Amino acid sequence: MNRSEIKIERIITYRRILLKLYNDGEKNIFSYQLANKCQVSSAQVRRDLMDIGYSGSPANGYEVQCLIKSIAEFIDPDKKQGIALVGLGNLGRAIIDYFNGQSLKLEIVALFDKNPNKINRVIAGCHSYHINDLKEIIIKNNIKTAVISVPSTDAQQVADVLVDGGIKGILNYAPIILNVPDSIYVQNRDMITTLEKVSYFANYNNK
Amino acid sequence: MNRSEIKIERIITYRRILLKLYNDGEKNIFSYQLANKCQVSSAQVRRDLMDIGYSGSPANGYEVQCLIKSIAEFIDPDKKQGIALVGLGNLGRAIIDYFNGQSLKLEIVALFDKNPNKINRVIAGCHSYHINDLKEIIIKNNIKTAVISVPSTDAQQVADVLVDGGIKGILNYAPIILNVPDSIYVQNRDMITTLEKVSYFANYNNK
DNA sequence: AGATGTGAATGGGTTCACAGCA
DNA sequence: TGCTGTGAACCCATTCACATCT
Repeated sequence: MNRSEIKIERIITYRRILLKLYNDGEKNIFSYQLANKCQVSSAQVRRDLMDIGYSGSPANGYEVQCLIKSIAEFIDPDKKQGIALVGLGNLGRAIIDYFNGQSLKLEIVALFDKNPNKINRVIAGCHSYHINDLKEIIIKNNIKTAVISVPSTDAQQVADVLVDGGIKGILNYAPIILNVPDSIYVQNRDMITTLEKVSYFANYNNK
Repeated sequence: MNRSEIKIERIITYRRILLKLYNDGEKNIFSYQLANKCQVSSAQVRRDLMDIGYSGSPANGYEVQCLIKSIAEFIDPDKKQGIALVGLGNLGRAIIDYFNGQSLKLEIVALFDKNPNKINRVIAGCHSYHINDLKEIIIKNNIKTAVISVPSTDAQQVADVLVDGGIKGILNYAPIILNVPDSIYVQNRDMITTLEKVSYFANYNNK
């Protein structure tokens, strides 16, 4: 079974849309309807849902609730997963506010900064620690996923400690390519690259 | 010539790394060295550079300065481009701080919010307006690229005004799929989807 | 009639492998 | 010798197209 990044991302998107539909009281949906909402082809939706092992019916399409459950079985970890966030600037705070409470199985549970004014506080229900305690705390809490929202000058150093502490996945907002072992999954999301790309296509597609 | 999203993103990354090398006084670089720093294959680097029309030499590899210039010719707009940012929460402020001053041809030049306390101010050298003035100002300043960092409840409405005002590219941080015409380039970067994906691969790659 | 599920065809991005060059 | 440049091969994601089902 294919678990490419791009497919996983689509499936996560399907779920978010399905949850919205479920809350609106929708019971069933056809592949082309879900496809429209996600801006992919209906064949793509059918193929993806086939891969996760859920079957609809030609008459009624897919049952929203069952499909959500199948996606959860395919995607979600068995138990709740804690996430560490390093860097409590505007970006770090934004991420906590956006994220916590939005995902059933995932939660940011520990915050880190090097600024003494930002440690030993509670932000959005979450405790902040000095970055010197990073390794100890992620080990103690068995944290496998981390967000880096520190300036790029500090990012590699933070990554080294995270890897040392057993982290397996990193969401990196600093505009550098982190040097980590191949076994660590890294998703780079720096805003400079992204905005340059958007600007490029904004101009290029229209000349 | 191929200008796929993924290639453009790589080329933008090459440039950022080359600029760093240039500042460090490096004159030349081989494809495999650049490849290592970007975590792609050397064949990929050579293919990408071939496509932008820059040639190196087998003896000395690529000249850093010339290559930066060639990339600029391939990627950059002819003149400076202004960018609008809508939504002045923590995320919006983080984006301004991260971005402005980092890109030669791009600059966030106008900020928008609906909260009266946040308008008519100057943040990082940039004026903030009420969102009611959004359309007028992007038209007057010929702005083609925008960032949406408002709550998801407001995002579609903002997108509609942006499209109405002639925007061609949108960087969307709200966790919804925007409904806009096909001719508009949209890059979705919501943190919930991203973090769910990172967590998935953190767990899945290691069991 | 109008969906789903899926083998097969398609398309396009990446890598291979090697000629050419300093 | 060891690199670049590149046609060709490869690989994998997407789409096609249609048998199947209700």
